[in-house]
Amino acid sequence: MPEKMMKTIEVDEELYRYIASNTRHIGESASDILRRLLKLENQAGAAAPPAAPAAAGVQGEGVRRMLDSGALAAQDSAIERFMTILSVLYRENPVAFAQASDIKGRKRIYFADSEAALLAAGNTTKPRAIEGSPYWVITNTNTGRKRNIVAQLMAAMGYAHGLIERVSQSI
Amino acid sequence: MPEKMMKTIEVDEELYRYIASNTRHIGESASDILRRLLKLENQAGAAAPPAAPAAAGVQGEGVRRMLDSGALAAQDSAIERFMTILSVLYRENPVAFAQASDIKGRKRIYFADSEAALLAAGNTTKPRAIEGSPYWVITNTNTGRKRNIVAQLMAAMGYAHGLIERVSQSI
DNA sequence: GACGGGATCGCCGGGATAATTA
DNA sequence: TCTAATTATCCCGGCGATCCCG
Repeated sequence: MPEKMMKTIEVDEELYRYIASNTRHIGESASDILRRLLKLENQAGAAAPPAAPAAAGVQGEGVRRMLDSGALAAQDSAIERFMTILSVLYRENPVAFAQASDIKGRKRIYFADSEAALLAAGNTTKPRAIEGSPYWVITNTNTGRKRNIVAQLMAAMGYAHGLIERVSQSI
Repeated sequence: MPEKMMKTIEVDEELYRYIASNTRHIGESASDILRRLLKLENQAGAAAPPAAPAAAGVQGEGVRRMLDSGALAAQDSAIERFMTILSVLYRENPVAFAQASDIKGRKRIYFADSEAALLAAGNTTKPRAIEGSPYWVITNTNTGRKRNIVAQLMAAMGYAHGLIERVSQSI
């Protein structure tokens, strides 16, 4: 099999050992291991040019179910819909969520693992805990910004544009 | 400072770009980024990863890496790209940078080792500190001038024309 | 810190363009 | 005066959080 184009990076010894210790099977490359640990879609072989539809299909299952179930429409405030969406997003992919949640505004940070952290980064941010997760979000925003935050988050988590659009518009 | 013991691993191009795109601050090493993404405790001394002092002849290595890593494309404003470039240029060759940094306009001076000096030489120059260096730059300029400043600086530092062109166009 | 939701409006950063100077 | 280079005002879009309303 022709080699994929590889790049060289340097990692410290401890990290190197950590990666090595996560080998699943003999011959697994550092790249493969990292992809698994980072939850990046294992873009199979060098072959398939079109983006992974399978991955996109899986990632989004829970979100689509939420949309279709009418659960969102049942909520009667933007905040509730916002919180529900975040909760579903977290549960669908905690690792991606964790990595994506460092989005922030000019002064405020939008997500944190404690109420205090959000309170400290702005005035009257009205933090709320995201159900079923260790995270908190800022809540003192207009609806436009709530849509925006969800859109940013989903984009960083790797969701398809169409789905992002549907979800943020449903707030 | 003695270098930490480093190991080299190979990652595929996409993963490489993914890692680069998760840079939090300029100069963050691949190791640091991976540790953060993998949620490994950051061991002490992660703060300042000094770039390898470019020996004569290799001038441009760090700059090329910046270009190829996609780190610039990840920034979303001309100012950020401008600041990143300056930071990399400084680290690649502090001495040459120091000598080259006396370029100036008709009234304003473009670089200085203090905010006050820049403020004193013009109105509303909006100085910013260049990360990882003792220098400050003027920031209240249009994009054309930012390109210009970088081009002048790089020329004075002795970079090849082709590279200067690539870098300034990438702002 | 205790009413909650969130629209409205004030502020700020980015940087194009108008103004100025050589 | 006309042009080219440089300055820095000022507009625009985005963000914050006060404050009004149900």
